[in-house]
Formats: sequence, C-alpha cells, structure tokens
Amino acid sequence: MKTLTERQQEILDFIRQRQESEGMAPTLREVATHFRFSSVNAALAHVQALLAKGVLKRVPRRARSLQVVDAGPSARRRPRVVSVPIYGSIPAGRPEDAAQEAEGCVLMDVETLGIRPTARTFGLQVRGDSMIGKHITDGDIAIIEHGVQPRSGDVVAALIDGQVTLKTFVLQRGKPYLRAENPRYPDLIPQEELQIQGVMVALVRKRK
Amino acid sequence: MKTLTERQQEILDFIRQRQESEGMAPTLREVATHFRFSSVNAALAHVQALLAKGVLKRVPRRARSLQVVDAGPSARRRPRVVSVPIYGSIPAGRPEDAAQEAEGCVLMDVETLGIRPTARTFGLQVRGDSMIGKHITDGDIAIIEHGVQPRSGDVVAALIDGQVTLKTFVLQRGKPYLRAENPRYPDLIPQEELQIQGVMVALVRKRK
DNA sequence: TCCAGTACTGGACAAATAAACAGCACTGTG
DNA sequence: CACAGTGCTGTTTATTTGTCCAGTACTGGA
Repeated sequence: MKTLTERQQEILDFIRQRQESEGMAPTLREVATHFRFSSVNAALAHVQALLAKGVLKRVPRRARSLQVVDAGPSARRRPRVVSVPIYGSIPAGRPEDAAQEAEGCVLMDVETLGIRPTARTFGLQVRGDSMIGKHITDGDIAIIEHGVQPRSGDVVAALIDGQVTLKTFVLQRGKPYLRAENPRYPDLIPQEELQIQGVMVALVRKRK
Repeated sequence: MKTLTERQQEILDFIRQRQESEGMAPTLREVATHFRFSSVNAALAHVQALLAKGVLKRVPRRARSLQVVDAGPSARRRPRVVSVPIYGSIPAGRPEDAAQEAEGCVLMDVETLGIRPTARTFGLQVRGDSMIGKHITDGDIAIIEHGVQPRSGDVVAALIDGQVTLKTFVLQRGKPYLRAENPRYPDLIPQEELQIQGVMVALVRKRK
C-alpha cells in the first residue's frame, strides 16, 4: 500500500471515526466542514487520493457511500462488542439480580477481553488498595467473567459478608484461600464454602 | 413501545440488515426497490410509521440517516465506540505515519475513555516497569489522546530518541521535564524541545 | 353504509450531494 | 528557472434523495 500524506491520514481517520460513531459515513461536505475547507472539492480531492491508494471504497454517485477498507487484519474479525455493566458493590445473591443497579457501562470488544461471547461478564469498581501488590488501584474497573473455574494465582471477585471484594485466589495443598495483595490486609481462609463470583479477565483504568 | 405491523417489521429488518452488511442505511428508494414498490412514498410512509413508534431514528433531510434504535439494554446510552489502534512501539515521526503498523485494536466507548469523538486516539503497549509507581505494568495498554496539552502530573507518551516512552509530565517553575515512576530510572530533562505525543486517558490490562 | 387504518401508486419539487472544471499558493527538485 | 505534487478555493452541473400532495384499494369495525 502506498503511504498516505499526513493530511490524507487525518481525513481517513475522520471518516472512520464518523462511520463508527455515527453509523454512517460522512458526506464530502461534512468532511469539508470538519476540516474547515471552504470548498467541498478539497475534501473530494483527498477522498479521490485515498480511493486511488486503495484505503477507501465507494459506490460512485451515491451519498454517504464511503467505506474504509480495513483490508488488513481487522477485516475478518468482526468487532464483537459486549456491553459490560459496572457495579460499585454487588449485594448478596447472583450478580445478574443486580443488573438494574449498574452504575455505568463499558463497551469493549470480545477480542480484547478474551472471553467467550456467551459469557456473563461484569465490571467491578475497585475500592481500597487491597490489591495494590498486583497494581490494581482504587477506582480501577475490574472486568470479571462469571462462571469460570479459578486457577491458583487468578484474581477473583469473591462474596464475603454480602460484599464483593477482589482477592487473589490461591490453592495450597488442595485447599483454597484468598490472599490480599497488601500486607496491611489479612488473608482469608474460608470457614465454609468459598463464594467466587468470577475471575478477573481485564482491567480498565480511567483518567480522573 | 407500540407493536409493529407485519409489514413494518419487514421494513425494519431490511433497514437493519442493510446497515449491518453494507455499512450504511438504505435510502427510501432502495427500500422501495427492494420491496418492489413502484413509489418511494410507500417506503416513506412505513419509515414515518417506524419513526413515530420510536424504533427508528433519523436526521431530517439527510441522506441515509436512518438508524435502527436498538431497543435492548443499551437503548438510552448511545454506544459510541471508537476503534483504537495499538502500537507496540512507535518509530520516529508522528504516530499517524505508523498507522499501518498497528499490532491490534481495542474497541472502547467514547464515554469510558472520556475523549472528544473527533480526537485522534491510539493505544500504546507498555514495555518495562518505568511507570510502576503509578501502577502501570509491563504489557498494559495505555490509551493516548493525541493533541492535548498535558498538565503537570499527567502521564504522557513522549518521543525520545525515536522511541515512545511513557513518563509523568511535570512542570517545575515553568519548566517541563519527564519523570519516571521508578527510582531505577532517571528523570529526563529535555535539552531542546519536548516531543509530547499525547496524554494518557485510560489504561487497559488484559489477563495473560 | 360510513369511517378509520394500512398499504400502495404516481408525480412534482427542493434540498442534499457528487462530480467536474478552472484556478491559486506553496514546496521541493532537477 | 521550469516542473510536478500537494492542498485548497470558487463555481457549475447533474444526480440522488427526502418530502409533499393527490388519489386508489383493501380491510375490519361501528
């Protein structure tokens, strides 16, 4: 593929962005307006250059027919996005019962999360610094996959006293316990049954 | 939501299908052609009915502006997703020059990232532990917003010796320098101009 | 029978849009 | 200097598209 000029790359990015966020490709006029061209033709020229270089497709004489050719690796994988609800705390019971109390939502592609598309997944806003040893800080969102068998060393969301906390799941001599990754917090040896809500598969941190 | 007539459901399905497969919504004439209407107006009437019932959105007087309202759980919040390209390392020059060399992609919603939808954003796979003090570990993906003025304390991607590294941007007595969040790494006081690629707005960590 | 709702035809019109043509300014190169 | 490439302006033309108006046909009540 031929290289694009800086300006052409900007135009291409804009078109891609618009198509992804608005669901439809921009018109030449919208491109021109966004880049403050006073002539549509400037946009047209760029689009034609992108067309010639094969990074854009179009149906001639059709409104909004621009399509970014993502011919590369992302052409085949269709971006399967899942909407992950975020909870600040999860009350007793199954997490899906609390679906209405989601505090927010993160949309991420299945690929990145590395989960099964069928999996029940939710986000958990981390409170405190009990997992600081694994570099999980206050305010981070832990993406938890429900219904997975945890392995030793996995970070899991566990139900303790009606509250969900993040801990490291450790198997020692066949017996499981939960370890906090901060010396100021005690380990938890379960008296009865260990209630694991799910295993952390990803972490998202936002700028405050 | 009011119930749809059989015909209306067919029309709605067609519009959804076209948008998903072609990447753009059909025009009224395309709808009419597909259903073998000899008048555009038949399609218009149906579309208006769907509009009235709230299952379809549109921008008036705009070509191909139909959008199916996904009645699902994510109905209210419009999931504006952006496709963030991920670079392992960025060679010398501006990041957009290396667009073709993206190693992967993360799809995330604009809401979570807290960026302007028009912004140029990219992901940077973190190498090493020079930012461990801010709990950014090897393998993390830093989401960088390009073209933003960094403030003191922000984590930024900076261009040093043709390589992009993550550092904390610090303004001390009006003079900027870059701080590594690890005592084993030295601070960087720029000799000439400080090349800031962008400011970190979010962090994504995948389970390995 | 009358009426209302749904489904469609046919035609006309204005706005939105793509496309083409003629330029101008700037930059680097031989 | 001439020349080519890039980036942009300004204008015109043809097509596409959304919208409106008037009318037909069928259906199922009241």
